[in-house]
Amino acid sequence: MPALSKRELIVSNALKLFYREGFNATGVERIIKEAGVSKKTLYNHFRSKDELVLATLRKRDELFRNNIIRETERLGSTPQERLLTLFDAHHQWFQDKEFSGCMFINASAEFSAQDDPCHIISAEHKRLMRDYIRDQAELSGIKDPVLLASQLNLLLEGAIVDAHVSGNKNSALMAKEMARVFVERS
Amino acid sequence: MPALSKRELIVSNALKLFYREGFNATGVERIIKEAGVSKKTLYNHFRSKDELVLATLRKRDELFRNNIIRETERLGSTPQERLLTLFDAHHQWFQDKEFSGCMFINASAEFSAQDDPCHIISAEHKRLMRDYIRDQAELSGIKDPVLLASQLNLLLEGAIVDAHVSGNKNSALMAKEMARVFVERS
DNA sequence: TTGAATATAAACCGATCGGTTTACCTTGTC
DNA sequence: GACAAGGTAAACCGATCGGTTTATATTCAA
Repeated sequence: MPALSKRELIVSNALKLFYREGFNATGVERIIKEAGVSKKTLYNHFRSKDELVLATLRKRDELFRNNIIRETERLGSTPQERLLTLFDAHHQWFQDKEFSGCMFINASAEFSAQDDPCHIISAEHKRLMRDYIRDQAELSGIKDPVLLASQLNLLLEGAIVDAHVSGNKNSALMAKEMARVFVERS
Repeated sequence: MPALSKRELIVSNALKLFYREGFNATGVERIIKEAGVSKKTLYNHFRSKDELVLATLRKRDELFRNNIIRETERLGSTPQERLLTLFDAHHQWFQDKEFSGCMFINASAEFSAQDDPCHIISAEHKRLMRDYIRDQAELSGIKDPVLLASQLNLLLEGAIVDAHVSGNKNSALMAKEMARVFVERS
């Protein structure tokens, strides 16, 4: 009945806080206060904070990929164009005043073990992003779509890190020009 | 008099734990236990945990740049070669079983605010790495050393993230081949 | 209208957090 | 032999951690 179910209310507030403040630095008390929900309700929906973190990362993956792909395809109408407008979409993201880097890179920093469920979800997100690039490369008739996808993905990762750590808000534009070199020779 | 002063003992153990487990996830109790010193001693040398974190990051910057530059220059004897052997040195780093990504990217994830002292030190570290590349590019007689340094740096960042998040331990080799394109056209 | 489901606020749990204090014990120097 | 510096272990501090319990209120369907 409610516009947002209690569960969605919890996840959306956890998303905001985990992204802004980090996972270990954000307590459940803070989340329920922000969401306007009782602790009992949180633990009715999630067995533990760990499980909430996982649900939050899954939600972020869904929202982020939807947004970035929508914007990429709005800016570029053909698969070839989209290989480059993907960088423009990232550029827009970097201009957001709430930008705090890639949530999955951040999660991998806090949950460093390769077999940590949070780390696994992060690797999965990166794989799905690479898959999108590969699909567009394939549609473009490029010889080795998997290679190009790996190359463009690496450029995107570099741009994200440069934008967040060094505050270089134009990193995506430089990465785009670098990407052009590899797209054109493919 | 001791081989390692108490201060060095604390910092070196904090370094290991912060890198492996994260900053917020590592308590001071754990650090003093591992270092075999009393809590009083830690707080004689550092005003707070925050200050210890900063000292640890400064130490990491010193150790990391020394190591990576030494290895880069061992593998390449000319500035031109070193623009590429820098990637080989990173490749070796990624093979280390203790590899947990870049400590400064990790720090920026946990201390996300651009004006956080830990974030500032991380940005400074990245600037110093870029400066090293620029110097080698300059010595190579390359037209725009600052541009090339930004490009190669972005490739390195991407390789680091790909190696850590996705577990792609060969990312530095692909980044090296990408770097070659930009070095050769410079 | 009754009962089950779901919500709430708040007390409570043991553990850990960063940090301080106390009291004692080495150590090297004058 | 005295003394200050710097070390130790451990008790202690208030706050917060993730998580449970209790007692009460609201909602909704049979």
